Amino acid sequence: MSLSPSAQKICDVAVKHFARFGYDASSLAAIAEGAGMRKPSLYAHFAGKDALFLQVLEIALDEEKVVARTSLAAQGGPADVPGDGYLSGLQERYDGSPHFQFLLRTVYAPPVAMREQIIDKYRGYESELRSAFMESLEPSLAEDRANLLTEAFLGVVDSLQVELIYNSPQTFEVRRDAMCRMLGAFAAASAQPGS
Amino acid sequence: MSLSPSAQKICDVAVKHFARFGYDASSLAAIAEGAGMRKPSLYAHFAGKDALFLQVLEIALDEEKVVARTSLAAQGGPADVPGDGYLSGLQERYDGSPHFQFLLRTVYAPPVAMREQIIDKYRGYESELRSAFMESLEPSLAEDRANLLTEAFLGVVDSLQVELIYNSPQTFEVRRDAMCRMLGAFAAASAQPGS
Amino acid sequence: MSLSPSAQKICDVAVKHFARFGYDASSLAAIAEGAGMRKPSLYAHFAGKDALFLQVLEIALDEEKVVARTSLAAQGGPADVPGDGYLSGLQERYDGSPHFQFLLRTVYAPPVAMREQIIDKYRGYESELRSAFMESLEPSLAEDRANLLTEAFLGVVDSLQVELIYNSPQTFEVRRDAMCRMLGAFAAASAQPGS
Amino acid sequence: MSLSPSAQKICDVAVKHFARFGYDASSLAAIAEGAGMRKPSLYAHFAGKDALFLQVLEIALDEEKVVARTSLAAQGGPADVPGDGYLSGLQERYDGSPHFQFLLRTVYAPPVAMREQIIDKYRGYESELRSAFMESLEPSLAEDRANLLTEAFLGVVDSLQVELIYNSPQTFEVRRDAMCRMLGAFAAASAQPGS
DNA sequence: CATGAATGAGACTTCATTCAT
DNA sequence: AATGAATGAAGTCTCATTCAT
Repeated sequence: MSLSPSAQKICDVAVKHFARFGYDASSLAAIAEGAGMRKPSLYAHFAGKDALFLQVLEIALDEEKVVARTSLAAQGGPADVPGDGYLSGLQERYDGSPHFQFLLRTVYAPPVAMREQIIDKYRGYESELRSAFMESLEPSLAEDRANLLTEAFLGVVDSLQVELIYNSPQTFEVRRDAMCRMLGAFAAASAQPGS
Repeated sequence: MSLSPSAQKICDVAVKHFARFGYDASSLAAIAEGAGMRKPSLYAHFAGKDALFLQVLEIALDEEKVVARTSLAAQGGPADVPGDGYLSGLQERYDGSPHFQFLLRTVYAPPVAMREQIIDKYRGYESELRSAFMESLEPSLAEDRANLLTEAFLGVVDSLQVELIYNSPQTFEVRRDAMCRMLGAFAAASAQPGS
Repeated sequence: MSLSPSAQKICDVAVKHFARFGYDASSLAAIAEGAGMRKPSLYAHFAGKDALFLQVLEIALDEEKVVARTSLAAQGGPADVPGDGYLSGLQERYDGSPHFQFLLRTVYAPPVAMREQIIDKYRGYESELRSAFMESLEPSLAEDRANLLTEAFLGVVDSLQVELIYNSPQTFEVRRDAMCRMLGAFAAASAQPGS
Repeated sequence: MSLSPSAQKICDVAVKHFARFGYDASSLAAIAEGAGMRKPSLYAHFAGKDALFLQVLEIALDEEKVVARTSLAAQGGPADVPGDGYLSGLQERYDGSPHFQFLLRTVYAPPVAMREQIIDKYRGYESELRSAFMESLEPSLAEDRANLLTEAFLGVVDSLQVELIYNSPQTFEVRRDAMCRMLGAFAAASAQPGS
């Protein structure tokens, strides 16, 4: 379950390469060099490039699940915008976490041979995100309302994650503001019984 | 400006390869074969892999701009959800257009050497989408309201485009429904003077 | 015998390429471009790369023969150093004549497939140089003395030509001075009957 | 500093190819085959074609420096012709040493991208040759005389080296004889105080 | 656990050349 | 006389992978 120090080091380097260049344009030679060893030494720790990639994916997903749960549970009082804690931290998280960058690139452009595998794993993460969000909602909310709101929230998340990739922090902030207002309004309306 | 038949054929094949495998995993040999010629013949039409890629990008962006303008202008009567014509056609469009698939993959995971170039070009497209949407809004809408609504609309677009990539049509429909409802509600609220 | 204007232009460009890059590293595409046409157009004027090369060689040799004859015949009065007119003009000639540069490179490093052919042709030039020099000598000089002096002169020529290739004009001048002094002394000694 | 057996083998094969065909017409495939391995294996030993070439150049220069020093120091008694030991061995050396052949071809027709680098290195060799020659001269010789004689000697060397490339051993012998006589006479005259 | 050496496969690209137009 | 298109051959180089040490 737990990785040796060398394997850890390799993963740390690999995640950055995969995040920046993608699977195909990342070379094991470069990763090995970054990890302070030669190419063949990688094979003492991983069965091959695919295995390394999947290992990194596992790590990134685990980390992201924790982050999602934590940020969504952190809401103390009643927030105007549900999930705001998560949404507001996205930019900072993206900038600081190669794992998150890796995850986004990997989901949006998976290496074709592992596509199904990757998307399946990502669905697990999304499902985690979904439950964490639902648990943060008022229990009084009707189920169909809650489902709809959750779906909208996940859409907002996707929208902002994409924004992270190809826009500047300033542009992101504008977009985030708009999306959060819309989501907040939607949540408020959902809370009212008659609508 | 206009391409020779051979160059056209090459682009047609290339866009599918780039859309499916990405830049790095697409091989000129495979593209040449698909176009019914040998590898070196490509160089009679394009300076290299990069030039071919950028040409394909240009074509895809041009096509997409037309689609965006057309779908957004098509609204006859007053729609409950602004931009609904565009949003509702997304799945069908994605399934039928390699150019659209190519565009999304390219923006979300650009080859690192052309990243800036690609994103710049994409911004031109987004800006086109933005104006087309704004022109479809009621002229009576206050400017700041219109801006906010537009920003939200673009977010919804991003959100749904991402969904196209890694989810099934069924799941997409659920998400689209949720996002459209939320957007519709936001638009309705924006139309009311006091809020 | 005489070349069409286009063929002339091609040769003019080709000689510079061959002189600078050598046969193998010169590309017909580059030569064609320099001549203001496309690659296949060259074949309307020359059977192929080899034929073009040999044509250029012919031109260069013809030109060089004239130069040799002229410089060696130009001696008005009795010079201290035989052939001095030729030797003193070498640097200037080298700098100004792509044909001369081409000739030296071609003789010292001929493309292996045409080696014999090239060297044979060059021998013709050397023989021309030889007779021109001998004719410039005092007729009173004994034949064996004249032969020896001529051989030495040709050696000096080779020595200075090499110097042109890999040394600066300053260094060349030093070398030329030394060689000319030596040759002059040798000539003076040869003129004395008893030695 | 010292090369592995495989790297040695590669250099041994490469020097012959480079000497015979020149840099551009030598193919790594042929060199690899000659060394008993496949093309990509070369890259385990050299960074690329250029690096291999420069390594071979280094080896050739080292070897040649030793030869020069040795032949020039070998003179026991007072020779009529200074440096005669070196000059007389040239033909034999040329025939037997691919490194020497390589060196001459490389200096006379360097690949244009490495021209400066190559010529610089060659100057180091020439300078070695120069000092070795000067040390072999009578210490009583005046400095300016010694310098002049040395310059003439280097010229003679150049002249004979060129002869090696494009002439037969018979022709070489004639040329060598003439040059040595001239040099010998020049040396004798230099030794006399009044001149 | 690490690596030097080797390799089959395949990448992009350039080349000289041909041919129909 | 010129050229756009096409191509077989070959170029250098990178890749992920294996194996003996």
